[in-house]
Amino acid sequence: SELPKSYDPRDVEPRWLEFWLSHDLFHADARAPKAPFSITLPPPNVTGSLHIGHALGTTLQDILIRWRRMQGFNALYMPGTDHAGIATQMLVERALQRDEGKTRHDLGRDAFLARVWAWKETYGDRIISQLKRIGASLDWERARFTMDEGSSEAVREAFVSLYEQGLIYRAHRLINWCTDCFTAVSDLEVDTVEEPGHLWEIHYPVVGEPERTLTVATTRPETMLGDTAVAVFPGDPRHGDLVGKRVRLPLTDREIPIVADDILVDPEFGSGAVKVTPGHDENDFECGQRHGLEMLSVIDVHGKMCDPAPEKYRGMTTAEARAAVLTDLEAGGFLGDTKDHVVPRGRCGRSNTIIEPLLSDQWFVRARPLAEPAIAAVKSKKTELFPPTFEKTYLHWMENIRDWCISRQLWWGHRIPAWHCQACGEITVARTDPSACESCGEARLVQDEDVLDTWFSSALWPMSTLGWPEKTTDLKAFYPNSVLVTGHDIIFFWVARMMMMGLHFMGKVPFRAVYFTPIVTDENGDKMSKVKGNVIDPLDVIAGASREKLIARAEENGAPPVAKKNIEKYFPDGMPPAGADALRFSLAALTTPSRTMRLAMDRVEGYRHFINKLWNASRFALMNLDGFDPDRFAEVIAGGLPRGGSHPFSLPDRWIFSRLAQVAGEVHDALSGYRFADAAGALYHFVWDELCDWYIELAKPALRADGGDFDAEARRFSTQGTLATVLELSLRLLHPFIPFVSEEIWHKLPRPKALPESLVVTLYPQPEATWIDAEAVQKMQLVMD
RNA sequence: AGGUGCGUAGCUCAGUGGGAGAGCACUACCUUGACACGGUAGGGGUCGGCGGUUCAAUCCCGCCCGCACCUACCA
Repeated sequence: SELPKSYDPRDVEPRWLEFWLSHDLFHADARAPKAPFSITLPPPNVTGSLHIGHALGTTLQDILIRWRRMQGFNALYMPGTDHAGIATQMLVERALQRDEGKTRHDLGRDAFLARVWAWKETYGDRIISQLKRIGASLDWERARFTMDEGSSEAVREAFVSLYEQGLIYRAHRLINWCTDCFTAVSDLEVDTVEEPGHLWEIHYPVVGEPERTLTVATTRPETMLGDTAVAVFPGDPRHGDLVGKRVRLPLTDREIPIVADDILVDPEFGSGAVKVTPGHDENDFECGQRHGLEMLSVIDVHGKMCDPAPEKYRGMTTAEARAAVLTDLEAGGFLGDTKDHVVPRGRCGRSNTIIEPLLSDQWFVRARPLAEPAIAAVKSKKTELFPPTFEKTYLHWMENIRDWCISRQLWWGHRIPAWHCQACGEITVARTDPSACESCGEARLVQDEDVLDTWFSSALWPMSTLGWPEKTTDLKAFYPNSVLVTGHDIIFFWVARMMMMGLHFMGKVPFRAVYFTPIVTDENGDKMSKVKGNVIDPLDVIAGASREKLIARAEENGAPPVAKKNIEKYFPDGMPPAGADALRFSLAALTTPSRTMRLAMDRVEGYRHFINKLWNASRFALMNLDGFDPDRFAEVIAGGLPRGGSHPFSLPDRWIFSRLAQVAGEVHDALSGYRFADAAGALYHFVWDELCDWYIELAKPALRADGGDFDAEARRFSTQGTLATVLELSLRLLHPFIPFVSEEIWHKLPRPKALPESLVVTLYPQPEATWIDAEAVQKMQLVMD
């Protein structure tokens, strides 16, 4: 059957996907007597849809998995999705507001959660089907969810035992509060950006010295209402004598002490005196602890001024209060110079709202004891990081780690397994819901309202997906994972925390290696974002999209007008359908040890051409393999390539076999070192520059020799065999990169009967030592020169 | 402020202590029985700048300039 003149992936790819799934080729049995190789898919957000970053990570993971599977490993590619606490809850809340004009509080906790679960059922599997579309050979029957029963049990076990070990505690502390998300967030979720602002000087009258004031400088004058001290540098001649005295806090009726603090105060900066607001500033909080200062909260969870602030200002937003305070200070003659000043400001990584540091009761993980083994494991290469430069990043963060605030004032997530006694106030933390306070025996218990940070369950993911805390066969077989493939943007959020939890609970690292993929950017080098409208949807690359469709999608996502211009500039004719294979090969070929990757569409087109080239080389082979017996040929070369005799292998035959063996070695070495671009490049150049440009051209005369002549027949046989065999083996080598087209061609090619039903489970070619033929390579080089 | 990375052909990017590369784009020719999603031949780069080490530097070291990212408690 002759192949069409050019390759069209559109009907081919879905067909093979169906074949693989229906033949159960991706399932890993933990009891199989094979060496394990395991990768866990970083669980995508349950409400998410596939973006190019997923496509990259998944492609690289799948290349490794398919490669090892073909090598005979018991390869497990573990799928699952993440409940993504804040993100999902906000999405559902927005829909609720839009469609019914209601808030979650209108529904109540249980009814709202029912809505979220319903949402999850409706949209939760979208990304799963998209992952299938790009060929990810995940073991779907194992698919997990971070809030399923098993994961919830793991979360509970981890929380309770960490609490029992004193590694989780509850404390009244200064935390990062997002007034928009209405929850505490961890340090990692706060983005500090420098913004233009002002530095105001305020004169605080010194008590008992009518003529004297102490001048402080601040970028947030409204917080002065919560000041509980002024700090000066010890021994500063300007105001050293004031330590121990008091100032009167303007606009209030309070007097506050003057303290000496060499950590908070830099004598070189401003007036050398600092107002201290322990309730709303991290540094001031620590200073307050050092001096036993009172801690006042004058800003509430809504971001408005509240009670200890004078009545006049209560209910104002911080911005309103700032204006009012400045006006009043000015009127009272307390205001000094004002200067422009760049201020670092914390913004919520999700809502971009200004983060208010507030005093609050929250749960924390004591991080330092958990970090120690995680540091040692990387230093000793129990877990190896690729590219190695990320070791520094990892170690620096780990060595300076701070406690992790894990409680969130949300509803969607793992409820904290802690019960507050209504009688004595003590807290009971337990593996099973308690019926009585473990301190006083009281039966009236109320469970903590808060849920855990999404990343808490993610931190347990490599264990919980394999059955932990049960001691399962899966856990024994597939933990530690062989490698984690993820973006370096979540090295702290996720990688570091999996290391800590894995080492703590399993006593072993969660994965033997981490490969950090580049972050995909657009043509301008900007990180892709829906808001910016510069997102490339991998499904558009695969299936094609008109310019109009691309623009419509960007507008749907609320992208700015510039997005439309960029689409018109970079995609005037839309995107041609490239197919999943071309996308996969491009992503692999572009993956170098760099922090970012620009997905250049002309590269994708180039690799689409490559696939077409492979297709046509195969087409040529099929047109010239009439009467070829692959089993007989396999016998002939079983003990190496015969020289002379009744099967004369020509110089090009010996050369291409030799090159194939060498390339198999190169691919093996490259993939072993996570050098995806090198592996893809070696295959690209072998197929195009050597197999197509030279071998096929040189084979033509032998293939077309007329029958009758014994020598011609023999040459024809060995040429057919070489062509068919080298092509067949090339398809195997290529399969992890381009699974669909390789499978399609492979099934049309004559091949030995003993081979399996699918390339997925066919042995990956090894660098066959008996095929290496230095003399042939050298002579062919002369021919080519 | 500190840290990390980057700066190589028009564009996007590999790479190495001794010969400077790939894809796309560009030029000329070629509708050749696998493929015009192709073939053949070609043009194009003081490898950011200045010093240093070396017999030899695009590569190693120092400084400078530009860009990106990360971390951070300077009021």
